[in-house]
Amino acid sequence: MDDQTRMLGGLGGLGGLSQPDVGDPDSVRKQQSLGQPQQGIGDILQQIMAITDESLDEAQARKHALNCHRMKPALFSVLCEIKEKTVLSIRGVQEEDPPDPQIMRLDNMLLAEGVSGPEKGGGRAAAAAAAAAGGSPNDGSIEHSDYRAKLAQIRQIYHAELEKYEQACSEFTNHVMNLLREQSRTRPISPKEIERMVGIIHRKFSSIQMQLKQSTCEAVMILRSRFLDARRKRRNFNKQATEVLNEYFYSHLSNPYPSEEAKEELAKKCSITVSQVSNWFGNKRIRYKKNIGKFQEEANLYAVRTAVDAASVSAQASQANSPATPNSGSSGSHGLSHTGDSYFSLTALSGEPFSVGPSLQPQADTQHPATRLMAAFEELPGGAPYPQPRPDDTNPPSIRSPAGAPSSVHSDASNRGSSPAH
DNA sequence: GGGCATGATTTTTT
DNA sequence: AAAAAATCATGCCC
Repeated sequence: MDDQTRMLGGLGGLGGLSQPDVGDPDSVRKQQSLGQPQQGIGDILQQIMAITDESLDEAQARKHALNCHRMKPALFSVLCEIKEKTVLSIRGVQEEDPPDPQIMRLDNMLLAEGVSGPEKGGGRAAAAAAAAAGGSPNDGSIEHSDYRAKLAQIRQIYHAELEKYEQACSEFTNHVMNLLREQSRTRPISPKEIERMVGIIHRKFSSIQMQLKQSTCEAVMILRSRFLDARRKRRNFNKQATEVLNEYFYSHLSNPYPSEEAKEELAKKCSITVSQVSNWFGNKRIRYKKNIGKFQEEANLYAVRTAVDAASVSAQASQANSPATPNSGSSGSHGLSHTGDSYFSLTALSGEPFSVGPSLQPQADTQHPATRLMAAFEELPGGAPYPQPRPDDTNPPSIRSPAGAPSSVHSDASNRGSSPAH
């Protein structure tokens, strides 16, 4: 130790690292006397440089030799001093890196998707997140099993990769730390230094991790767009479902607005969701209205069907119909409900080019029930452009009667008498 | 592959 | 908020 401090003082002038002691009368003498040590340090440095060119055994031997070199403590001190200065500058450069916003975003998304985060709750979190984010009304969990499976696959790959990276990272870190510790015998390496190195390594690895996260996110997005975007996987409803819906539609042509309960029942019957029922009715109404002619055949078909149905029902049940419970009996057996075609006839009247109704009117008696319906607008008061039920609507009761209350969906017959007509 | 049918979504209207 | 209207995207038939 004493030896070292002496050396340090003596080596101060090496490489001009300390203040030049020009005015010092002793300096010349010092320099002269230190000529020898300077040479020695140069030797050591050269030997260190040369180590890399040698074989492992040789290097080990040389390293050992160097460690035992009498000038080694001096070199160590010099290196310490240099370090002292450079470390300061490094410390200045080194700033606290704030949590990368991008990686935070990725993390959040992976967490929301259930890819990262808690083990088993992940699945439910994913489903919830998907439902919330997708906003898609079709939560047919049947279809989601495939999605879940794929998501689980992604999750598995993600975790496997993550683990691999983490393992590699810690392995590499250990390796570097060992190396540095080993080297700290020949050159000064403070614990801080090692810490810094570890930090650098971790940052490098985390950038790889970010790539992994990014590509995982991408995979999830693709998966989701493929599986959860309802438009992509649009399937036509099965025949039975379409029939049930059409049956309801044409038997409620006067007011094709199923109540919430009716929708639920239809949904159950067709094994689709309520919003799908709503969609269907929305589409049907608009498309029917746009081109009644095109739907004539279909309308006749279903009208006949319900008529026959009703006839048999009334025959069997001896006209004991209870219109008060529409939903329970919404299976399409609610009589000839085609009495008041207020909705389409009126809207058709109010400006659409097609006018199926009037032309058919004269032959109403010989037409199919549904065709006859088309002419019903003649019997209605010509006012209300939007006859469908509105809570705040204060229209004449004659118009809104068929739909005034949700339960009156099937009570179409009630507005028969209310039309002043001819 | 074109064209229509159809379910879903988005925008506008009420 | 709910329905209408417009639009999109896919399914399906020829």
